[in-house]
Formats: sequence, structure tokens, C-alpha cells
Amino acid sequence: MVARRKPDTSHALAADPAFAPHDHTQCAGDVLTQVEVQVLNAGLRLTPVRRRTLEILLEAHRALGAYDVLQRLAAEGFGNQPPVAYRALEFLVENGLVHRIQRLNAFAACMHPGQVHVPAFLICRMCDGVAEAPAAPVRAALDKAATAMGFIIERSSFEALGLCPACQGIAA
Amino acid sequence: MVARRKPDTSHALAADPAFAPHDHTQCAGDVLTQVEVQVLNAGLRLTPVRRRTLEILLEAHRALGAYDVLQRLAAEGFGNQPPVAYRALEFLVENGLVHRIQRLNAFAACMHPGQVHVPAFLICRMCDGVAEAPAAPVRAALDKAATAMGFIIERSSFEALGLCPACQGIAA
DNA sequence: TAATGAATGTTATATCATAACATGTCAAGG
DNA sequence: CCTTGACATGTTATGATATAACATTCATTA
Repeated sequence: MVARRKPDTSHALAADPAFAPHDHTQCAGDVLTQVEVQVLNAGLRLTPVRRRTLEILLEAHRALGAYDVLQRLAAEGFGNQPPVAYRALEFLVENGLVHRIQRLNAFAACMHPGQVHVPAFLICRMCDGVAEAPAAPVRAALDKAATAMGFIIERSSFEALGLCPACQGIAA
Repeated sequence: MVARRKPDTSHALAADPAFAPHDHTQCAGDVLTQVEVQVLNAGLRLTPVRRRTLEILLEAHRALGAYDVLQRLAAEGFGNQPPVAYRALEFLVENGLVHRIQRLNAFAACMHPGQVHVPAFLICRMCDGVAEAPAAPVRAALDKAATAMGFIIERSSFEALGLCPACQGIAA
């Protein structure tokens, strides 16, 4: 197995979307505003738990495990059983507001909700940071290979493990 | 969450490498022969549990969960505790003889061991079949996107969910 | 306001994975 | 030979992730 979870999972996984510092409060706020509009247009119900779950992921600005999210929700008076978190996360993922990182069994807020985009996730093995990279060409290449085999792709996930710019210096 | 596991997990996940019928006994034997040579050259120890684990995956010719593998190993007199299966699988994955399918929490024998190749996995959501597709161009596209962000990729995984040729007819 | 359907809360359990330590195996050097 | 050290395996115990099933609440509207 590769890059398994750390012993201490009470700590969230870092995830700066571009491996570069910036004003989290603002970018989180921007995304939330976009989401509000999008949700209205789509007739979706962004209930308190769902909204708060999204906020938690936006504020954390990194990938969190379902149980990390649950812990925060419970601390704020929401239910403290796993289905509470899993259901909110499921809703958000299905509506493209949150991405699931398979390799980490974790979830990260989408930084480009509403926009049609194919994400790829770059996971730093040293700092656990996760960045969302544009991957339309990647998807196109995979579609080509799939078509050659007669397979029709409906969903795809692209994840890479490696070193982010900051950690490359440290590793060297 | 998307495409979760079935209630009955005692059944293995189907996985025809090219979504086309062929002589399993022969292709499994071919791969095993290649592996024997490769293992000798690399000075690796293909012990009974490890060898049998690989055979089980080759014979099944599809993705199996660790506990499915364990059940079969135990039935043949090997240990019946999880670490037995996980350790053998870990060895095989690290040496490129088996691939891990993240989306399914499952493992499938590599059909091209020894050859340098970048695999992508096409998973049929109807029959659970898994095919290994050549994905060098996919990896190249992702490398390009990663490089643009200053990220260095060490390992990558490409997985797609959709419909295999056979199931497309049924679904239509 | 009663009926309805969706969302949430709760209980219980299934599933996936690993830490830690004991035991066995085997080959290289004394 | 035999012992020692490295690696593999077996076993116990537990941790981490996820869902089924059912009870309750809430919002909408007929």
C-alpha cells in the first residue's frame, strides 16, 4: 500500500488549493456567495447542516475526513453520529460543491463550483497539502483510451502523489 | 458518495481486463511465468502466501477485496487474520505485480508486469468489471498540469466509472 | 391543519486497515 | 555445526471508515 493514513487522524489534512498563501477568508467567502446563487438556481436545499459542512471545509481550506467534519458539526449542536456528516457530504459531492479525495478518504470544498471543470488532485506526500488542478486535457486523453476499448466514461478521478513546491526544497 | 459497494460483498468484483471473453487459464499462466522470471531477476522472495495471493487474483481475473483474498487464503491453510492478506497484497502492489483500485477498495493482478506502463482503470458500474487501459498520454497531460503548478508527481492513479461495452446494450 | 415528502437524528453494525508482538524460517558467518 | 540476524508469518487487539434501518422533525401545500 502507498501513503497510508497517519496514526494521528485527529489532525486534518492540509490542502492549499494552489500551494500558495492567500486570504482564506476572502476566497472562502467568494465561493460561498457563488454557491448561494447556484443553489437557488438549481432549486437545491442548502440546509443548516449542509451549509455548515461546506463552510467547515471552506474554512479549513484543506481536505478533511468525514469524522473530522462530524466532530466540528457535533461541537456546534448538530447530530454527532456518522450519518449526519456522511449525508451532508454526499449531498455536497453529488451537487459538485465538494470533491472526494479517494486516496485520503477525505473531502475538500470545490474552489470552482458551478463552472464545468474536470479536477485532478495533487497531493503532497510531505505536508499532505491538496491542490485542485485543471484536468480537461487529462480527461480528454482518458476518454480517447476508453473509447478505443468501447467503454463510456461517466465519472473519472485523477489523483497524484508527489511533492509540492514548498516541500521540494525541504526534501532536497 | 458515488458507486458504493454492494450489500453482498461475499461476491467478488468482476474484472475482465478488456471486457472481452478469452482463455483465463492461459493468460493467468502467461502472467505468472513472466512474474517468476521478473522476481528472480529482482531478487525478490515470492513466498507461498505471496505467490498464492497473486494466483488467486489472476484466477479470479477481477478485482477482489482484501477480505475476499483472505478468505481464500485461509481456506487453503494460510493464516486467517487480516494482516496475512494485507501484507501479501502490499508486497505485490509495491513490486508492481498487483494494482490497487482505490474506488473499490480492491486489488487486481497486473496484466503487464515488468513492462513499464501507466495504467488507468475503467470500472463498469453495472457489472463491476474492471479493465486496465494504457494511460501514458493521460499521465503526460497530468504531468503538464502539475508542472505548471510547480508540483512533482511521483505516483498517479486514474480511475473512471462508466459502462462497459456489454452493459451499454443492456442499459439502452 | 392534516397529509406528504424530505431532511435529520439515533442505534446498531458492517467493512476496511493497521499496530504490536510472538513465532517461525533460512541463509551467512563464526 | 550452530548461532545470530533479517525477514516472513501468525495472532491478538483495535482503529478508522462507512452504511443499513428506523424514529423523529420540519417545511410545504392541498
